[in-house]
Amino acid sequence: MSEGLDVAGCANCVECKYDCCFSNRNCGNPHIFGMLSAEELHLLMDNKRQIHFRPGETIMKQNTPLTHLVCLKNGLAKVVSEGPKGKNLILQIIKSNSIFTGGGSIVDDFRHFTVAAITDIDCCFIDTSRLYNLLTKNNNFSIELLKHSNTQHLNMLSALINLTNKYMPGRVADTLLYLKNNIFETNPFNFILSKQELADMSGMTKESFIRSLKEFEDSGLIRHTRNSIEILKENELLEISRNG
Amino acid sequence: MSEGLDVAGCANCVECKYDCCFSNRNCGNPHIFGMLSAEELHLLMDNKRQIHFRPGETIMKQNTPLTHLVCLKNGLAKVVSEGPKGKNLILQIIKSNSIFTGGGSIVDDFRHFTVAAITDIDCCFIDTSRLYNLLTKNNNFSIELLKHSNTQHLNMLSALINLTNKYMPGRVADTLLYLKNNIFETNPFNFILSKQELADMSGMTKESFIRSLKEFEDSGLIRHTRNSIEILKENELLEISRNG
DNA sequence: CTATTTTATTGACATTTATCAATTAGTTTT
DNA sequence: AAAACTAATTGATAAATGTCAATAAAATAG
Repeated sequence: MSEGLDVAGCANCVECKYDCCFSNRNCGNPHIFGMLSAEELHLLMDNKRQIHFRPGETIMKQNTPLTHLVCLKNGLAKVVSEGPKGKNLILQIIKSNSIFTGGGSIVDDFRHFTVAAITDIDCCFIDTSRLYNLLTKNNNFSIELLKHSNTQHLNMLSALINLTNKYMPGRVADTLLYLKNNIFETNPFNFILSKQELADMSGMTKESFIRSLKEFEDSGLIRHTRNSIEILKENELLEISRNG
Repeated sequence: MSEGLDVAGCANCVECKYDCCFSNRNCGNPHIFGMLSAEELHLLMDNKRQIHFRPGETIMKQNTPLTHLVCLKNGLAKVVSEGPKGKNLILQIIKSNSIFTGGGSIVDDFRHFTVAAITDIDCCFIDTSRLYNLLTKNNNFSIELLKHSNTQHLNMLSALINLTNKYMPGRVADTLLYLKNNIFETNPFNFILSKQELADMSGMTKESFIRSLKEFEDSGLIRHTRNSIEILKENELLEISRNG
């Protein structure tokens, strides 16, 4: 389709050296790396490594030095804040063609959360030193990263508000709607997440999550089997989410 | 002291046209605007207005368009997320010489929280369009803003973890330590905050906050009068904060 | 295909936290 | 200084949520 359009990157070009960090550089959505020239891309990704992870494997670990950022080529990952006493909070699910660092880049260069594979994953690791180097050279790139950072910031704010201001049913509704509309984008959606993980996304114990889910099912808002949930009355779920 | 060193900004120079946005451009701490040349400063602050607010006044309101950012010259302000049903959460206290936008800059250009004056405040408003313009011109400036954004991001993360993973005593301990060590930097510290506001910082009702505070006092961890709190056993408070 | 382990579910109960109402203390107005 | 208002405190109670233990269902290993 776009063969030869840009030697540096297009997902449709099989030989593309840097494909793991692009979805559709020439084919649609803008992307942070779309700000870079072929030469700059080379500077950034020259020595990158593409790596496969199995479900459950840790991709980056909280409290380790932030030496690389990661581009997720395909698969799903979870961003987990590991609290003391084994209390985990899943902050976000990451989809294909996303960039993540583990927080703290440019600030303290430590990872502030853990990222673990949910499905099989292909991703690549890029030196942060190369990234920082590029930041000083390409202004549009810096601005895109700033936008990315601010977006993450807003997502975090919204998570904070949802988790802090809402009772359990509202939080469960949030989780279900997030999975359907932002992550899986089908209905019903099959998930590979355990009830414990769903609970960790909702800031509650698995027992509480299960009970809340059951109430939704009893009220006919959803239907759910072991690994799939169908949302039957999205408007009512939205209402529950809004009312907290 | 530093007269004439830089025509564009030094807090010690009374005539300085842009003083409201600097603490110590030539006199110490680096600062985001320290990245700018005199000319660029002019571009940014040419038409800025300095404004005074009384305690309690709203400086920027959640859900309004983000047309200006604000530099706080002196005084204290609170960053509030206004939830539905009047549930407020104070995310942060802002001190002198800080910049804030209300979230959402470059992303959706809406304010995602309200900022209100706690004390008397002098601050100035700067066009975001001018800011964006400068972003494309001065790379170091973009990078500093990126750093600023990432720092805010980490602060938000830490607030999220504290509010989500801890029981009330841990959250109250967090609030007290934050006020002593980050905001007032004295012990005992006098505060102008109502018990309702302290509760809003801790994600609980004022009654719960008061009860928790009383337990600390009964255990000899703190001493408190109407408008001041003295922390007597910081280590034990830290312990309570850590154990959640 | 059975045994073993892990995950999901349910129930009883304890703990945490919010709500509501009443009272007290402090501030401001007159 | 009394009156009127607002903020702080206390107590009783209800609601929300977590904990623990028991069981059931599913996945995995042998």
